[in-house]
Amino acid sequence: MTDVFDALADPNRRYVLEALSQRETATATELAAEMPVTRQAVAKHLAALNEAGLVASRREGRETRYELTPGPLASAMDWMAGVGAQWDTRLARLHHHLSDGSQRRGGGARLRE
Amino acid sequence: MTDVFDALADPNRRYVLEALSQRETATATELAAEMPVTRQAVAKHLAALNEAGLVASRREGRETRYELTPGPLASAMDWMAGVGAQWDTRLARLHHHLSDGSQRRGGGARLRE
DNA sequence: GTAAAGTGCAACCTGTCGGTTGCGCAGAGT
DNA sequence: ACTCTGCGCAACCGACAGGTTGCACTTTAC
Repeated sequence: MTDVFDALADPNRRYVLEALSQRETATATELAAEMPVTRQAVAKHLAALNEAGLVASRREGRETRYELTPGPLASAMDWMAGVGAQWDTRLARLHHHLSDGSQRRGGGARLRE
Repeated sequence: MTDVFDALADPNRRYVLEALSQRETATATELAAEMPVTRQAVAKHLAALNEAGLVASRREGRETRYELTPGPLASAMDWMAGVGAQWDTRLARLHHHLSDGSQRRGGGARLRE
Protein backbone atom coordinates (compact mmCIF):
# COMPACT_ATOMS: atom_id res chain seq x y z
CA MET A 1 0.00 0.00 0.00
CA THR A 2 2.70 2.45 0.99
CA ASP A 3 4.89 1.18 -1.81
CA VAL A 4 2.16 1.76 -4.36
CA PHE A 5 1.44 5.35 -3.37
CA ASP A 6 5.13 6.03 -3.00
CA ALA A 7 5.68 4.70 -6.51
CA LEU A 8 2.92 6.93 -7.85
CA ALA A 9 4.27 9.98 -6.07
CA ASP A 10 7.08 10.58 -8.56
CA PRO A 11 6.30 12.24 -11.92
CA ASN A 12 8.94 10.24 -13.78
CA ARG A 13 7.51 7.02 -12.44
CA ARG A 14 4.01 8.07 -13.44
CA TYR A 15 5.36 8.82 -16.91
CA VAL A 16 6.85 5.34 -17.06
CA LEU A 17 3.50 3.85 -16.10
CA GLU A 18 1.72 5.89 -18.76
CA ALA A 19 4.27 4.85 -21.35
CA LEU A 20 3.93 1.20 -20.38
CA SER A 21 0.16 1.44 -20.56
CA GLN A 22 0.47 2.25 -24.27
CA ARG A 23 3.41 0.16 -25.47
CA GLU A 24 3.12 -3.48 -24.44
CA THR A 25 6.70 -3.68 -23.19
CA ALA A 26 9.72 -1.42 -22.98
CA THR A 27 13.30 -1.49 -21.81
CA ALA A 28 15.03 0.93 -19.51
CA THR A 29 17.08 2.42 -22.33
CA GLU A 30 14.02 2.87 -24.54
CA LEU A 31 12.25 4.77 -21.79
CA ALA A 32 15.32 6.80 -20.91
CA ALA A 33 15.54 7.92 -24.54
CA GLU A 34 12.33 9.91 -24.16
CA MET A 35 12.96 11.15 -20.64
CA PRO A 36 15.26 13.79 -19.22
CA VAL A 37 17.17 11.38 -16.99
CA THR A 38 19.76 8.68 -17.30
CA ARG A 39 19.15 5.02 -18.01
CA GLN A 40 20.22 4.12 -14.48
CA ALA A 41 17.70 6.52 -13.03
CA VAL A 42 14.97 4.87 -15.08
CA ALA A 43 16.25 1.49 -13.95
CA LYS A 44 15.90 2.59 -10.34
CA HIS A 45 12.37 3.81 -11.00
CA LEU A 46 11.52 0.52 -12.64
CA ALA A 47 12.92 -1.28 -9.62
CA ALA A 48 10.67 0.80 -7.35
CA LEU A 49 7.67 0.08 -9.57
CA ASN A 50 8.55 -3.59 -9.51
CA GLU A 51 8.79 -3.47 -5.73
CA ALA A 52 5.28 -2.04 -5.67
CA GLY A 53 4.06 -4.80 -7.96
CA LEU A 54 3.12 -2.38 -10.71
CA VAL A 55 5.49 -3.73 -13.36
CA ALA A 56 7.03 -7.11 -14.11
CA SER A 57 10.48 -7.60 -15.59
CA ARG A 58 11.52 -10.39 -17.92
CA ARG A 59 14.96 -10.83 -19.37
CA GLU A 60 15.03 -11.52 -23.10
CA GLY A 61 18.49 -12.15 -24.38
CA ARG A 62 20.63 -9.19 -23.56
CA GLU A 63 17.79 -6.82 -22.81
CA THR A 64 15.21 -6.77 -19.99
CA ARG A 65 11.71 -5.87 -21.02
CA TYR A 66 9.22 -4.46 -18.54
CA GLU A 67 5.46 -4.78 -18.75
CA LEU A 68 2.66 -3.16 -16.80
CA THR A 69 0.85 -5.13 -14.08
CA PRO A 70 -1.80 -2.70 -12.84
CA GLY A 71 -3.29 -5.00 -10.23
CA PRO A 72 -2.11 -3.04 -7.16
CA LEU A 73 -3.80 0.05 -8.56
CA ALA A 74 -7.11 -1.56 -7.70
CA SER A 75 -6.15 -1.99 -4.05
CA ALA A 76 -5.07 1.63 -3.85
CA MET A 77 -8.30 2.78 -5.42
CA ASP A 78 -10.20 0.62 -2.96
CA TRP A 79 -8.54 2.35 -0.04
CA MET A 80 -9.30 5.79 -1.46
CA ALA A 81 -12.89 4.85 -2.20
CA GLY A 82 -13.18 3.60 1.36
CA VAL A 83 -12.08 6.90 2.84
CA GLY A 84 -14.36 8.79 0.49
CA ALA A 85 -17.28 6.53 1.29
CA GLN A 86 -16.85 6.92 5.04
CA TRP A 87 -16.77 10.66 4.63
CA ASP A 88 -19.78 10.55 2.34
CA THR A 89 -22.01 8.48 4.58
CA ARG A 90 -21.02 10.52 7.60
CA LEU A 91 -21.97 13.66 5.70
CA ALA A 92 -25.24 12.13 4.56
CA ARG A 93 -26.00 11.10 8.13
CA LEU A 94 -25.28 14.63 9.24
CA HIS A 95 -27.65 16.08 6.66
CA HIS A 96 -30.23 13.52 7.62
CA HIS A 97 -29.85 14.44 11.25
CA LEU A 98 -30.09 18.17 10.62
CA SER A 99 -32.92 18.58 8.13
CA ASP A 100 -35.07 15.66 9.31
CA GLY A 101 -35.92 12.78 6.94
CA SER A 102 -36.13 12.34 3.16
CA GLN A 103 -32.63 13.73 2.71
CA ARG A 104 -31.06 10.32 2.12
CA ARG A 105 -30.19 10.07 -1.59
CA GLY A 106 -27.59 8.42 -3.78
CA GLY A 107 -25.81 6.41 -1.13
CA GLY A 108 -22.11 5.77 -1.38
CA ALA A 109 -18.75 7.15 -2.42
CA ARG A 110 -19.77 10.25 -4.28
CA LEU A 111 -16.37 11.90 -4.05
CA ARG A 112 -17.07 15.02 -6.05
CA GLU A 113 -20.01 17.07 -5.09
CA MET B 1 -1.38 15.27 -8.56
CA THR B 2 2.11 14.71 -7.25
CA ASP B 3 1.13 16.33 -3.98
CA VAL B 4 -1.84 14.02 -3.58
CA PHE B 5 0.08 10.80 -4.11
CA ASP B 6 2.93 12.11 -2.03
CA ALA B 7 0.46 12.85 0.75
CA LEU B 8 -0.98 9.36 0.53
CA ALA B 9 2.46 7.75 0.54
CA ASP B 10 2.95 8.17 4.29
CA PRO B 11 1.23 5.75 6.70
CA ASN B 12 0.72 8.41 9.38
CA ARG B 13 -0.89 10.70 6.86
CA ARG B 14 -3.17 7.90 5.69
CA TYR B 15 -4.10 7.28 9.32
CA VAL B 16 -4.97 10.95 9.69
CA LEU B 17 -7.20 10.74 6.62
CA GLU B 18 -8.94 7.65 7.96
CA ALA B 19 -9.43 9.31 11.32
CA LEU B 20 -10.84 12.43 9.67
CA SER B 21 -13.18 10.32 7.56
CA GLN B 22 -14.85 9.11 10.76
CA ARG B 23 -14.79 12.10 13.06
CA GLU B 24 -16.15 15.25 11.45
CA THR B 25 -13.25 17.43 12.60
CA ALA B 26 -10.15 17.04 14.70
CA THR B 27 -7.24 19.10 15.98
CA ALA B 28 -3.57 18.30 15.74
CA THR B 29 -3.30 17.52 19.44
CA GLU B 30 -6.32 15.23 19.35
CA LEU B 31 -4.81 13.25 16.51
CA ALA B 32 -1.37 13.19 18.09
CA ALA B 33 -2.91 11.70 21.24
CA GLU B 34 -3.71 8.47 19.38
CA MET B 35 -0.57 8.36 17.29
CA PRO B 36 3.03 7.49 18.12
CA VAL B 37 4.40 10.90 17.12
CA THR B 38 4.48 14.44 18.42
CA ARG B 39 1.90 17.11 17.88
CA GLN B 40 4.28 19.04 15.67
CA ALA B 41 4.79 16.02 13.47
CA VAL B 42 1.03 15.71 13.05
CA ALA B 43 0.85 19.42 12.31
CA LYS B 44 3.40 18.97 9.54
CA HIS B 45 1.41 16.08 8.11
CA LEU B 46 -1.74 18.16 8.25
CA ALA B 47 0.11 20.94 6.43
CA ALA B 48 1.11 18.48 3.71
CA LEU B 49 -2.45 17.21 3.44
CA ASN B 50 -3.69 20.77 3.25
CA GLU B 51 -1.15 21.48 0.50
CA ALA B 52 -2.57 18.54 -1.41
CA GLY B 53 -6.08 19.87 -0.92
CA LEU B 54 -7.18 16.84 1.08
CA VAL B 55 -8.01 18.68 4.30
CA ALA B 56 -9.16 22.18 5.17
CA SER B 57 -8.19 24.01 8.33
CA ARG B 58 -10.33 26.46 10.23
CA ARG B 59 -9.35 28.30 13.35
CA GLU B 60 -11.90 28.22 16.15
CA GLY B 61 -10.87 30.21 19.14
CA ARG B 62 -7.57 28.93 20.34
CA GLU B 63 -7.70 25.64 18.47
CA THR B 64 -7.54 24.83 14.76
CA ARG B 65 -9.91 22.16 13.59
CA TYR B 66 -9.23 20.19 10.43
CA GLU B 67 -11.84 18.56 8.24
CA LEU B 68 -11.58 16.16 5.34
CA THR B 69 -12.00 17.44 1.77
CA PRO B 70 -11.68 14.30 -0.33
CA GLY B 71 -12.14 16.00 -3.69
CA PRO B 72 -8.57 15.47 -4.96
CA LEU B 73 -8.94 11.76 -4.32
CA ALA B 74 -11.27 11.65 -7.30
CA SER B 75 -8.66 13.15 -9.61
CA ALA B 76 -6.08 10.67 -8.43
CA MET B 77 -8.48 7.80 -8.98
CA ASP B 78 -9.22 9.15 -12.43
CA TRP B 79 -5.56 9.04 -13.35
CA MET B 80 -5.19 5.50 -12.10
CA ALA B 81 -8.33 4.39 -13.87
CA GLY B 82 -6.96 5.98 -17.04
CA VAL B 83 -3.75 3.99 -16.90
CA GLY B 84 -5.67 0.83 -16.14
CA ALA B 85 -8.09 1.47 -18.95
CA GLN B 86 -5.35 2.07 -21.50
CA TRP B 87 -3.70 -1.14 -20.44
CA ASP B 88 -7.00 -2.96 -20.54
CA THR B 89 -8.05 -1.87 -24.01
CA ARG B 90 -4.60 -2.56 -25.37
CA LEU B 91 -4.79 -6.05 -23.92
CA ALA B 92 -8.28 -6.56 -25.31
CA ARG B 93 -7.12 -5.37 -28.73
CA LEU B 94 -4.23 -7.83 -28.52
CA HIS B 95 -6.57 -10.71 -27.72
CA HIS B 96 -8.86 -9.60 -30.48
CA HIS B 97 -5.97 -9.53 -32.89
CA LEU B 98 -4.69 -12.94 -31.88
CA SER B 99 -7.78 -15.12 -31.58
CA ASP B 100 -9.85 -13.44 -34.29
CA GLY B 101 -13.20 -11.75 -33.48
CA SER B 102 -15.84 -12.07 -30.76
CA GLN B 103 -13.27 -11.59 -28.03
CA ARG B 104 -14.32 -8.01 -27.33
CA ARG B 105 -16.17 -7.98 -24.01
CA GLY B 106 -16.69 -5.64 -21.13
CA GLY B 107 -14.67 -2.73 -22.42
CA GLY B 108 -13.17 -0.47 -19.83
CA ALA B 109 -10.97 -0.33 -16.80
CA ARG B 110 -11.28 -3.82 -15.47
CA LEU B 111 -8.24 -3.58 -13.25
CA ARG B 112 -8.54 -6.90 -11.49
CA GLU B 113 -8.77 -9.99 -13.64
C1' DG C 1 37.76 -13.48 -31.72
C1' DT C 2 36.72 -8.77 -31.26
C1' DA C 3 33.71 -4.90 -30.94
C1' DA C 4 29.42 -2.92 -29.72
C1' DA C 5 25.05 -2.81 -27.35
C1' DG C 6 22.59 -3.46 -23.10
C1' DT C 7 22.45 -4.34 -18.51
C1' DG C 8 23.59 -4.47 -13.34
C1' DC C 9 26.06 -3.03 -9.35
C1' DA C 10 28.45 0.17 -6.35
C1' DA C 11 29.99 4.63 -4.84
C1' DC C 12 29.00 9.23 -4.35
C1' DC C 13 26.52 13.70 -3.85
C1' DT C 14 22.74 16.76 -2.82
C1' DG C 15 18.21 17.75 -1.35
C1' DT C 16 14.32 16.78 1.08
C1' DC C 17 11.41 14.17 4.51
C1' DG C 18 9.92 12.71 8.96
C1' DG C 19 10.75 13.66 13.42
C1' DT C 20 12.32 16.01 17.53
C1' DT C 21 13.14 19.92 20.91
C1' DG C 22 12.71 24.66 22.30
C1' DC C 23 10.54 28.90 22.42
C1' DG C 24 7.18 32.68 21.82
C1' DC C 25 2.44 33.98 21.31
C1' DA C 26 -2.67 34.02 21.46
C1' DG C 27 -7.30 32.37 23.81
C1' DA C 28 -9.74 30.67 27.86
C1' DG C 29 -10.32 29.92 32.66
C1' DT C 30 -9.91 31.54 37.65
C1' DA D 1 -3.62 39.89 36.67
C1' DC D 2 -2.01 35.10 36.41
C1' DT D 3 -1.97 30.68 34.64
C1' DC D 4 -2.81 26.97 31.61
C1' DT D 5 -3.79 25.11 27.25
C1' DG D 6 -3.07 24.92 22.39
C1' DC D 7 -0.82 26.48 18.44
C1' DG D 8 2.94 28.14 15.13
C1' DC D 9 7.63 28.94 13.87
C1' DA D 10 12.50 27.90 13.68
C1' DA D 11 16.53 25.14 14.27
C1' DC D 12 18.45 20.88 14.24
C1' DC D 13 19.30 15.94 13.08
C1' DG D 14 19.47 11.27 10.89
C1' DA D 15 17.97 8.83 7.04
C1' DC D 16 16.65 8.08 2.61
C1' DA D 17 15.36 9.36 -2.31
C1' DG D 18 16.60 10.82 -6.85
C1' DG D 19 20.23 11.38 -9.74
C1' DT D 20 24.86 10.94 -11.57
C1' DT D 21 29.38 8.64 -12.97
C1' DG D 22 32.29 4.68 -13.46
C1' DC D 23 33.09 -0.01 -14.19
C1' DA D 24 32.45 -4.98 -14.95
C1' DC D 25 29.62 -8.38 -17.09
C1' DT D 26 26.79 -10.88 -20.76
C1' DT D 27 24.84 -11.19 -25.35
C1' DT D 28 24.58 -10.13 -30.21
C1' DA D 29 26.82 -8.78 -34.51
C1' DC D 30 30.67 -8.84 -37.78
